[in-house]
Amino acid sequence: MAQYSLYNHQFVEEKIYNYWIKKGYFYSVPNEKPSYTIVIPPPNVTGGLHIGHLLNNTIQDVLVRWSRMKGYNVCWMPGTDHASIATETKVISQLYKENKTKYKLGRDYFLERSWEWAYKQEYIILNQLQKLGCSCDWKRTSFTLDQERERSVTHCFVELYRRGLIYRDYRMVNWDANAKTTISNEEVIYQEQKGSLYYIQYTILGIVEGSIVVTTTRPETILGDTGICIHPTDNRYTLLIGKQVIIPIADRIVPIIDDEYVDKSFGAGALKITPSHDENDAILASIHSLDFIDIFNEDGTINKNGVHYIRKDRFKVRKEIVEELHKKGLLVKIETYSHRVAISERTHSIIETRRSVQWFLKIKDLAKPAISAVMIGDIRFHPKPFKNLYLHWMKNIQDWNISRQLWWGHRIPVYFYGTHLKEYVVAETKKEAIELVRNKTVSVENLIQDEDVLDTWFSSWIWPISVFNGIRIPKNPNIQYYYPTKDLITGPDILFFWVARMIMAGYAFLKKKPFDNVYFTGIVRDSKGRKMSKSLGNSPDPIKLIKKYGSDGVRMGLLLSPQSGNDLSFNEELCLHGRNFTNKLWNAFRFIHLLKIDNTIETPYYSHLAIDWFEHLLSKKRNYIEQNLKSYSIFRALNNIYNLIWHDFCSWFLEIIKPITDTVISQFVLSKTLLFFEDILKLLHPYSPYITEKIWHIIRNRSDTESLIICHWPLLRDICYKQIIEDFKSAEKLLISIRNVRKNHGFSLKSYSYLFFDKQKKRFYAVALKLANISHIHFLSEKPIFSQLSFLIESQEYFIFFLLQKKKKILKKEKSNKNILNTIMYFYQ
RNA sequence: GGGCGAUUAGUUUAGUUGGUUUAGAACAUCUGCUUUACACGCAGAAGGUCACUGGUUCGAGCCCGGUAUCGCCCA
Repeated sequence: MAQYSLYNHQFVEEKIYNYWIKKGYFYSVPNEKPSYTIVIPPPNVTGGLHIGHLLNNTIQDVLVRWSRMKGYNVCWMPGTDHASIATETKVISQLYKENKTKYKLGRDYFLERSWEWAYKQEYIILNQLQKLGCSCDWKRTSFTLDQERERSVTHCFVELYRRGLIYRDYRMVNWDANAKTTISNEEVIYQEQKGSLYYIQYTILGIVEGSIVVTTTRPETILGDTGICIHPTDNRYTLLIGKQVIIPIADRIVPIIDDEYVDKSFGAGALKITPSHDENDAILASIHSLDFIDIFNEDGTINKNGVHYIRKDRFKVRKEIVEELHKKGLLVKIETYSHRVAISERTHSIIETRRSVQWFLKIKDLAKPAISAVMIGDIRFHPKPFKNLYLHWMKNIQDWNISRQLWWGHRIPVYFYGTHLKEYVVAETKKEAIELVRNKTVSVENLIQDEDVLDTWFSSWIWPISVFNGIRIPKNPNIQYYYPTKDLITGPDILFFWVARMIMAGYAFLKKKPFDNVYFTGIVRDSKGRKMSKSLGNSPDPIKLIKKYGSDGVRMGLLLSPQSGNDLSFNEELCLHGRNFTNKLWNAFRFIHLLKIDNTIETPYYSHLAIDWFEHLLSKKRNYIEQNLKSYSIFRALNNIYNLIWHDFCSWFLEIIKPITDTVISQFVLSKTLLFFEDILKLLHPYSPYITEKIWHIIRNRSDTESLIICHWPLLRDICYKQIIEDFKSAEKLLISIRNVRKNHGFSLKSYSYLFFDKQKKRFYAVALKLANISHIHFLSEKPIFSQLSFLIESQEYFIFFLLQKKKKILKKEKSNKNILNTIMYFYQ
């Protein structure tokens, strides 16, 4: 027997999962039932899943399984994301180890390598999701770069272009010199770094020995300076307005202008203007009509405008220019200065602000319906505070730079027939492009597709639509049945990248919201409070965890922490608790399974009471749990289930009905117990699917149509009388007090036969007596006159006698054993 | 610099519009138990000036003002 007392998930989980798959419980086709749809936030194919994904997907599976049991036609759409820049970075570094570069290999072979990578990672990710127990409709698996999605993205671009929302323009962009691409504002992270503040002297033309000192953190950018700016009310400099200065090294003559933008108190109070490499400088330059001079190549080296620094790296140039300025006596002083440096989230290289030609999406009009949908509560955020954050961002939204200078991704469907900025056509295929060009009397041979690809988010923003092929065929039966989806479960860190944009896409293409609710999970942190990340290496391997604790254990562990919407601080011990819980349930099952019916046995009174009590408690807790799940209190619902099972069912109910000497029990008690247990399995199933399904099939023979996964969620019942539950609590209190007296005075539970007094009889006393092993109870009208062990519950005094196996210390306290026996005999009469 | 959110036992936290709450859990801790489902367990215990500070109120963890610390987002 002992070897069965430990539940072994390894014998169960894989078989159960295969059973579910074989029976097709996960698959969905449109029918007359109401739909419940979730699209997965597609994990990046950059690598395997981390704990954050486990949390996110467990929550999705809980909602999905719950909804399936509630009778919805459930469809959970799985898939993965090609993650343009992140994957390209991975493949490049893989090639680097082989001493290759993408430029050497060429576009086609590079893409082949990328696909190889993506397929491999996709396989790993989907396998991990399956191990976790996710009940996705695997027949509908998509990839953001597969053929269908590719066509949708292209169609989407062309459509928006035709609506006049896509344009090409010069813009200040964040340039990642390592990846040689622009990245969005959202992909830039800022780090506080110690740097230097340089004071550089510029010679003024027309004034003998006249000069002005300018402050900068980036002396190398003087090569691109096209002006000097001072504050109009700065008395030190007002006479210089309109004069000209010579830029050191570059030897260019530029004007001194004035603008209130300048902070008089910062540094020397004079600002050099490098319009091509600073957002604010660019604004000043356009107001004051200054030139734009770009000084960088794509890879962060200095370009042809850099005099004798051409082709040198930007950081090396900084050092050398400082030296040169020093030699020329133009470097006045250097101060240490700490400032925030922009860094690429993907490659960690320092971002260069650059002016370049990019594709943009006009977003203000697209944002309007997306703002009002959230404002009026048509789309709800959980927890609520994210609503304000969203609205604030959406109201200040900027046009979206959607082009990326990468190869891995959706190639921009733009075909150039000339070198001029406007000489292009936009078409879904080259064939269509050729048609369009024919009308322009230019040569078809010179038609060249844009080398760049689209931002990854430009494919994922239509994900809830494109997975149902609703971009190209908006009236197809799938999109009409499954869209809008019900819930989106995601992390708050991609609220702007993804959630906001999906909402805009929903209204832009289908004039409908993409989902009703957005549930933001907490960010998973380690015990030191650091975000789980691959670069820190602090995220455990999901497969190892599942192997060790079981999928049920890991799922429980992730959701057992009593948090709700805040960050989750994870440590492996949580999974241990999860595993212990599954073991507890397993043993409750073993115990029930052990019981045998004996029709000659009468149901004891205490068992009647226990059944009565548990019936009401179950009904009450079931309603709580339903409420919790409805309000997305996923963690709290589990907490209620956990306590219902461990505390109420195992520690109280089973202990009460447990036969005293044997394993035989009345039919009534066993059948009631089984019914309760089945309800418990149902309530737990969304959280802990494997073990519940396993037990479900052992306790009764079930057909394929009776599996737990598709069985009906316990119905709301209206039989919750508070008084019964309250009364039971007082019996609990009584029992705890008796147990304390026993413990404090050294009477083990085995020492049977005791007496116990009370003023009046109360419901559930029989329960307390059974569990405390009290053999007799007497009711007094007055306090006994003798000295005895006693305790107090809510001003009610209780007296207790222990007859046999008294320990020595008690004997010393009492006058004599005989005395007590006499006293007890008195009450027996 | 602007905005948002926090701060409750050792830890993670609940506390639903101010009143059945002596602030509730879970884990960790301590004590006692091998009691026939479970030591991955059972039974008990201890642990909180609800960050600090003023105010509103008959009554404040909850409402208001200030202080401190932390986190996130945006410049």
